[in-house]
Amino acid sequence: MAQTDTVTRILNTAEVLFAERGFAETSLRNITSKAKVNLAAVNYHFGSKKALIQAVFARYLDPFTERFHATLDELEAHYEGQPIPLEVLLESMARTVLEVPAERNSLKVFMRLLGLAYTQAQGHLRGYIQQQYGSVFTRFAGLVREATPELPDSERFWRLHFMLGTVIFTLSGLDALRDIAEQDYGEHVSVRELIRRLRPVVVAGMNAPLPQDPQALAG
Amino acid sequence: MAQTDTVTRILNTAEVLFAERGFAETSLRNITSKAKVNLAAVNYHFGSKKALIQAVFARYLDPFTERFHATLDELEAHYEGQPIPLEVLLESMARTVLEVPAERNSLKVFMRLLGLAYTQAQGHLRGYIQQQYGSVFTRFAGLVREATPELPDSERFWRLHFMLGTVIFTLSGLDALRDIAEQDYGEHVSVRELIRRLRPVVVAGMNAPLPQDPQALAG
DNA sequence: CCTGTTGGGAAACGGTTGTTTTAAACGTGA
DNA sequence: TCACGTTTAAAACAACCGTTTCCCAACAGG
Repeated sequence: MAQTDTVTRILNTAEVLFAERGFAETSLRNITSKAKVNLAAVNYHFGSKKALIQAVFARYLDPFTERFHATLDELEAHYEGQPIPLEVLLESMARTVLEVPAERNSLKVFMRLLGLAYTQAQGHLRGYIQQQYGSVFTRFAGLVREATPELPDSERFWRLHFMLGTVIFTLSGLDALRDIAEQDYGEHVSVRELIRRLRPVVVAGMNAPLPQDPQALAG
Repeated sequence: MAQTDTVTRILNTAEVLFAERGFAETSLRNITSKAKVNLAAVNYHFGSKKALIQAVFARYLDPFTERFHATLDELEAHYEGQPIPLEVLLESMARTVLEVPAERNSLKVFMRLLGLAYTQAQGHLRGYIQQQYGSVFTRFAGLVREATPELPDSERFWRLHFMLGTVIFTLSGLDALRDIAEQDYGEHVSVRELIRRLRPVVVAGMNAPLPQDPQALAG
C-alpha cells in the first residue's frame, strides 16, 4: 500500500500541475510538496523529471490505445471488410477519448496534456509519443482512408490533422475560451456540450470540397 | 544606430528562440549570447523578461491590427452596409495574416507565438493580448455575424474558435507535421500550399449543419 | 575642459532548478 | 530476527535563472 500510494500520489499531482502550468514551469518541489511526498521520491521511483512526464502520459495513453484497438477490432468484425463509415469512425474515437479519462480525472487534463505535448518544445515528448503510440493512429488513418476513397492521400492526411487541431486546441484551451464565452453570452458549456458542437463541424471539414487551383499557389 | 541595432537584434533573436522552445525554456542568456549583446541589455531596454515577451508580440500584432482594421474599412465601404460574404471575410483575414509577417520573418514564427500565447500558462500574456488587441477580433466577429445570420450567436462563437484552433494548431506545429508528411508522402508543403488546403475546410466547418439533439447531451 | 547622459561589458546578487547523497525509520516476507 | 525495499528527512551539489550593480567608453551641450 505504501509504494503505490506514493507513486500514484506523485502522478495525480503532477498531471494536474503540468496541465495547469506546463512542464518547465512546474518544479519537482511544487509536485512533491503538494503531493506531500519527499522530494527524492520522484527521482527514486521515476529516475528523472523527464521520465515522470512520460509516465504521466503513459497512464493516459496506454489504456486509451488498448481500448481504441479493441473498438476498432469490433468495428472491423462488424463491417466484415466493408469500409466503415466516416461518421462511425469519428464517433468511436470520440467515445473512446471520453471514456478513458473519465475513469480517473477530467478530460480537460488529458486534452491539455496532449496540447502541451504538441506545443511545448520538450523534444523528447513528441518522439516518445509518436514512437510509442503512432501505430494506433496509423491504423485509424488506414480505416479513414477506406471510408473516404475519393480523397487524395495527402489531402486526407492534412485534414485529419486539421481536425485533430480543432479538437485539441479547443479542449486544451478550454478554460480560457470558457471564460470568454461566459462573459459574452453568460452560458456555461460542458465538455460534452462542446463535443456535440464539434461533431458536425469536424464531419463537414472532412467532407469539404477539394481545394481549387492546385498549381497556381503551389510552391 | 547603436541603440536600435541592439534593440532589434534582441527582438529578432528572441522571437525565433521563443517560437522554437517556448518562453520559460528560453533564458535571457540564450537570447543575449546568440544576439551578441550584453546580458544586461534586455533589462536595460525592456525592463524585464515579461516586457520583452510582450514587445515581441507587439511587433507582430500592432501592424497586423492596423492593417486589418484598414482592410475591414475598405470592405465595409465597398459593401455599403450590406453583409460581407463569409468567404470574403475569411479571405481578407488570411491575406492580412500572410502579408504582415512576410515583411520581416516567416509566418511560422508568428503562428507559433500565437499558439504559445494560447497554450503556455504565462497568464499575463493572454490578458495582455486580449486587452490590447481584442477590439479587432470583436469587430471581425460582428461582421461574421452579419454574414451568417442563420447561426445562433453561441454557435458562431464556438465555430470561430474551432477554426482559429485549426489554423493556429496546424501552422504552429507545422514543423512536426511537415516532418511526418514528408516521410509518409515525400511531399514538401509550403505555408501557402497549406492555406490553400485549409480554406475549403474552414468554410465547410463554418457552414456545417447545426448540431442535433440540443438538450439530450447538454449539461 | 568639464559634466551629464546614454549604452555596453563584466561581475556579482539572491534565488531556484534537477539531482544526489546521507541517514534514519518503517513495514513485510523469508 | 534478519534482510530488503520503501519512505522520509535534511542537506548539499553544481548549474542556471532573472535581475542589479559598478565601471568604463562615447558623446552631448555648456
